[in-house]
Amino acid sequence: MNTEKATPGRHFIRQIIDEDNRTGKWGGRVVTRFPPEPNGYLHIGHAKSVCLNFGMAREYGGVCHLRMDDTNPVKEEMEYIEAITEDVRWLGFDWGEHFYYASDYFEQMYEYAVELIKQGKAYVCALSSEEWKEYRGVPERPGRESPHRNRPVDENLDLFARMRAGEFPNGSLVLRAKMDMASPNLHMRDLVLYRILHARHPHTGDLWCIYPTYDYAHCLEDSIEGITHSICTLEFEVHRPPYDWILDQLGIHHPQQIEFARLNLTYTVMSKRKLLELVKEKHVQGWDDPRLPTVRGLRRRGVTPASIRNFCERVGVTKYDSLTDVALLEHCIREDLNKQAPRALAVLNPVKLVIENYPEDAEENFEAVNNPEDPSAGTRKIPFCRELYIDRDDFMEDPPPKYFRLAPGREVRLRYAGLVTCTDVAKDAATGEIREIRCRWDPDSRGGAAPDGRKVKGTIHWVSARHAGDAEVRLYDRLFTVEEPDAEADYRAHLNPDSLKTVAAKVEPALMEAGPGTHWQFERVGYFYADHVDSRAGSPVFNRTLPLRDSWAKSRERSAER
RNA sequence: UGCCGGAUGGUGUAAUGGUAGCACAGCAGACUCUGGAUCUGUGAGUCUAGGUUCGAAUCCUAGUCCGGCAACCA
Repeated sequence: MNTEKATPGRHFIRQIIDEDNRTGKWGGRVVTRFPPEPNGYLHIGHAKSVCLNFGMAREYGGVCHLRMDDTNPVKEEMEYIEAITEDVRWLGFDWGEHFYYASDYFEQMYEYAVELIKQGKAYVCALSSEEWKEYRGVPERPGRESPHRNRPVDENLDLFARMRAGEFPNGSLVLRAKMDMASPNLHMRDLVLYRILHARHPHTGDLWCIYPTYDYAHCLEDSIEGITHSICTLEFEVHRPPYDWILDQLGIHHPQQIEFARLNLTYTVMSKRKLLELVKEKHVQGWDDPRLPTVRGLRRRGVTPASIRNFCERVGVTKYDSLTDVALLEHCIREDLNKQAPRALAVLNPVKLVIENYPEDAEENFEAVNNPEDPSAGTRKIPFCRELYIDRDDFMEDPPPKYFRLAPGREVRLRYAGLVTCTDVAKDAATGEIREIRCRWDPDSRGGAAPDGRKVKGTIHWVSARHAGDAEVRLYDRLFTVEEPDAEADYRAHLNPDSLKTVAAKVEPALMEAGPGTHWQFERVGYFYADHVDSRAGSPVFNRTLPLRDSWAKSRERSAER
């Protein structure tokens, strides 16, 4: 367990900050921001960015702002603003009083635009978007100047004011920066600063009918907030020149934009479009479906914030567009849950086991350890009687070599209870299905110890038929059957048909009281989460977070391949 | 075909001119009242070709391959 707090890698962003601090570039200040557009739910890729931005601020004694980048009212909604805020907080980060809306700066941005016009650096253009496509041209050759490029300043000022006043319909005019029509970077070819959008904004309401574009707005948001390190993903690299250009023209505080590679994970998709399709087309049950890589999905799956943070630290930060094996995430989840989750006994696929030499009317309690990784978690009593349930997988009539569990004539340990030997098995005459397994137990092994020190390889879990509760258990598996669904012609053709199986389980009494939102390890089975949406007192619903590592199953798979 | 970025074991990352290291995954073993956890061991890598240098993953040159960019999205 030496993974925790291993020396954090000096990734390139840390190196930049170190260098800035050394030269005194920002006077030792570190101000970052996480600027989501409130048009969708956060996923684990966003979580990487959240961890990076808040993480750097925390590490260097700075601050990180949470800012809604709400410059496009037709796509953004209040619902998302609340969800994002909640998710960032759930991930374990605190922005203090630094919660902002880009839209709060609209007036200031407008004034800066007027200034650019006065400087002769911006003009009102009447070209339609189709016409502009023509003028802008292709990367290989310079574009042509807009016929409105040299409109007099006064006229620009007048038109821009009237755009704001609502005199023109959507799309009729835009405000453009006068940059460089010959630039090989298309984003430097007189990009649009403002467009007309007669739309109600979730935060500013009907105050505006012109809205700034990303390129214009983002650098100003960063500048106004005094951001020092503006961290974003690789695809914004080509937007850095306009970012720098605008701030240079205005001569205002100029943060440094730094790009890093976004997170990609195997066996899932991460794009907003695909996530939306999965939800809309009902391939999953909602944005918080435990099979989704959304923050809410992971939460409902039973993934802890700590394991997500640890994972984000361990994937590192580079400019290389990589595909991270989901096994690393799973490792981080198990590592955390192994330490935290109390153990319990639950039988997912029950079959009855009768102990012939245990009296019908008797019962007793055995003491079980709550968490072998954490002695302070204490112990609990689990009831035992003549009739139990065990898992069907733990019995085989004709077992293969190295099968340590129950079989005719074989002895196994019932976890915490004692040793039993299988004497007989009753089957359904018609189907051949096993109805009941009969055993005799060794009273000297009461509690589980082998009385004479004899070796009993197998230990299986069980619940008392008389005392067991019924619980719905949802067995989740990866959503896709291929490592890289994004690389497929139609990612939907590779959905895993078995990504969810629901079973009726028999569980020990302690689990019937499991509070919604609690994490458990069902011994020998996996980690489970008492669903905070569907679980009710007395009728718990458990979502499987992950199965336990299973070297037996693995060796079976291997021999099956041969 | 223009510009920008990138390339280290299967995967992710470190080494910033001086022994290519770590983690995940894999394999083998030890231990175990969870076939869990833990512990030990182990295979596997610098895109290619030149050059500079006592010495190159690192610097230079040329090439190869991969990603991004042509919304009035962010």
